[in-house]
Amino acid sequence: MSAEKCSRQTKQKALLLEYMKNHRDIHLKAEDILAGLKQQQEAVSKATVYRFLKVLEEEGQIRRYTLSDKVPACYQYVGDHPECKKHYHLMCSQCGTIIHVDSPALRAFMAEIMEKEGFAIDESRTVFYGLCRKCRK
Amino acid sequence: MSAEKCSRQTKQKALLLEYMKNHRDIHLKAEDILAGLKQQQEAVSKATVYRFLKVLEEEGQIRRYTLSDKVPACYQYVGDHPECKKHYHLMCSQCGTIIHVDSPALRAFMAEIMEKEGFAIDESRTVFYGLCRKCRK
DNA sequence: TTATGTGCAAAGCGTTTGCACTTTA
DNA sequence: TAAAGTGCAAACGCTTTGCACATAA
Repeated sequence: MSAEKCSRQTKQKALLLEYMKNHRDIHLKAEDILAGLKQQQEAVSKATVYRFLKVLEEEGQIRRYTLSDKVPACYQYVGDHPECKKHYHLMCSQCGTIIHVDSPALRAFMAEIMEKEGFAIDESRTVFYGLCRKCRK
Repeated sequence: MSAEKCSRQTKQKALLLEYMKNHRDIHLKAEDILAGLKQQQEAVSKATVYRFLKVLEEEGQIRRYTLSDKVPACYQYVGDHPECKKHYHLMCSQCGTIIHVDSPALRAFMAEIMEKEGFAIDESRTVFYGLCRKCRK
């Protein structure tokens, strides 16, 4: 089920996408999504959730965050917030808080990398991991 | 085997530490270390490698990088001067190539973020995703 | 001697996949 | 009806762990 072949409308896809949109303010683990759908009597199987999540990620409708390899990935709907893609994200490895940032220094770095390495950074996918003020104390 | 209880000298620990020091210029996956030691007729078991690597990481002698949860972590010896080895990673979303970078602009951004947001960026975990020169064509 | 370290194999755990069944178009 | 999607359970791959044996101090 690659993105371009994901052409048929199904109940499961609609339910999952709606669930993601309804929770766009938080990051959800696959487990949370499974449980959430089940709780509203609209269970979707684990395999389908992972498969469609992957498609949505490839399409850019949701973003997948990896806090660490010790912990499950989490997902967030960003489809209707294109402006989010113009910012970088700081994510606290400990509490999961997400902070949106941008700065001239970062733009300069992007330009520098493009010139030196020919590498085009995708800011919609890049996340700075670290510890937020609260968790550093 | 926590750091403070790792008190006895063993052949295995010496071999592993020496191996890490001898390859301090590259990122090694656990698998590489296992294979490397085995090849020089000094095999150390997988369990021991993972256990001692964890101790060394806690002690700050080596750094553990988790570039993605899809791919094994990699390790690098940084000795007593971990600051000297800091760098960021560019990873091509398409071919997986990893490029190491650092720049004053990025350092400036880090300092700015620390001041403004109180956020301490962990560069060993931060990866810039995008497309490398080759894949952009 | 005895607490600590090692090796082996099995277990963990999030995620993916094979396959038969169901559904969309 | 036939191509695409789903659900289930089993497989995956990296890493960790239980346990019996080995070894440093």
